[in-house]
Amino acid sequence: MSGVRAQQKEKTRRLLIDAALSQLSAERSFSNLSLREVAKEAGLAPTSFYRHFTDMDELGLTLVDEAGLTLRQLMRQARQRIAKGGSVIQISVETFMELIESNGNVFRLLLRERSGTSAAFRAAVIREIRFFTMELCDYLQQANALDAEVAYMQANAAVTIVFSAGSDALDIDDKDERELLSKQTIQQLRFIARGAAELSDRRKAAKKSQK
Amino acid sequence: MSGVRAQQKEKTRRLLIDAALSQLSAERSFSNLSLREVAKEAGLAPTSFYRHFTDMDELGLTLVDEAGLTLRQLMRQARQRIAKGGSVIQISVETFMELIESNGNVFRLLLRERSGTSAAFRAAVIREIRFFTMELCDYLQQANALDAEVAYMQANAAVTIVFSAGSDALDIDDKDERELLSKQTIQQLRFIARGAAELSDRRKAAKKSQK
DNA sequence: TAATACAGTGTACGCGTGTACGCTTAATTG
DNA sequence: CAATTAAGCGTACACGCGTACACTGTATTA
Repeated sequence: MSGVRAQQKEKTRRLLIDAALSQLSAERSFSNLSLREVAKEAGLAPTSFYRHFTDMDELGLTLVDEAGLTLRQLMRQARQRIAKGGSVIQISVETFMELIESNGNVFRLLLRERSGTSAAFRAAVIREIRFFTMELCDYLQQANALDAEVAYMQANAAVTIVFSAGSDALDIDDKDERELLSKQTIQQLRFIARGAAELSDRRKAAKKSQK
Repeated sequence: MSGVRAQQKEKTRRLLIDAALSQLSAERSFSNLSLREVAKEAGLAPTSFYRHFTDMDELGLTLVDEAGLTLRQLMRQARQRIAKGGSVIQISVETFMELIESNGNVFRLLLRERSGTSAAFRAAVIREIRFFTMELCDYLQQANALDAEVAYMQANAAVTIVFSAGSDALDIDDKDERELLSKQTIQQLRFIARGAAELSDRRKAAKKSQK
């Protein structure tokens, strides 16, 4: 039941996925990648593509799924590092920046398709980012004992800032400049954390005095 | 010297620009707009396009320029409203959201080309956004007497948050939901403002005690 | 072992693309 | 008024695209 055939099929499917992923770059987005190019890179005849995906769109959604997976791995890695002690914000930003350096194209895929022309893609990307945001939200709420709504707004703002910084980092070659960007990003996240903590406190005080 | 001919040429040039602009939408980005389509929409033969632009890229850069102009108009309008009194942050966000509702496609152009595949486009968009950020930075520095570096980080974070909210707003039809988004954005900007003010104060205190 | 299912191939088609080239026609120039 | 300039047009070309269709060879099934 393992199936030599099914195994082979899965293998070529991966070949297609990897081919698409490997063709992404600063000057090449998924949406201007053609079915023929991907098939060729994978070493297949164009028409063989259809044995695995009905559409380039279907392949694209698979790619977005994989990118979401990468995002979750990032989260896990950051958590592990944080457990060993140190500034939460600093470790998170540094971990994120490492991801961007090693997986630039995956990250680019998310950034581009988030504002792309396919509603399905946009929805898929937004879903992944929301998931990421929610996980951060839970963490903030627990770790800092924040008001739920405040925690959400902080998580949301933080993710926005970090993703934007990541996008900028993709266009920076100079190492010192990247470091500067990281430092600024960390500072910006601290702004947000400070403002959020304060609002949360004020809300708690208001609730108490009402009782 | 006014030139009936030159005037006519300028008119058709605008026809092309407007044609391109009018074809932009949620499901149509500039980069998947063809020269022929634009020419057709403008009521011209495909080859006539070349009398005005060497390239679709050249047209695109012109569009980005126009978008930058729109951004500057926005700034001016917000300033006027602020002068009449009210919460600076609230008025700014509301003004921005109005722009997005009336000029969604112009805004989409900026968002998309910022992470697009053409280095020239990316540079042009980043330039416009930086200009916008710097103007806000000057304002913050003056109005709130902030440390220069802190003002920059605040301006940068604020623009990031507002643009991201704008991007989200483009996908929201429901009016109540938009209002909620606006409120959250305002709150997030206040987080940042609070954090920035505090850091600026701390820096000033440090400088004084050194003297 | 014979029949079947199916991954992968090769050919062929119509379509939309960018653009080279020569033409027309009217404003500009001398 | 004659010569020139230049905006806009029409034709024509090669190209890459998605995909329909009929095929081959091999793992799976009965």
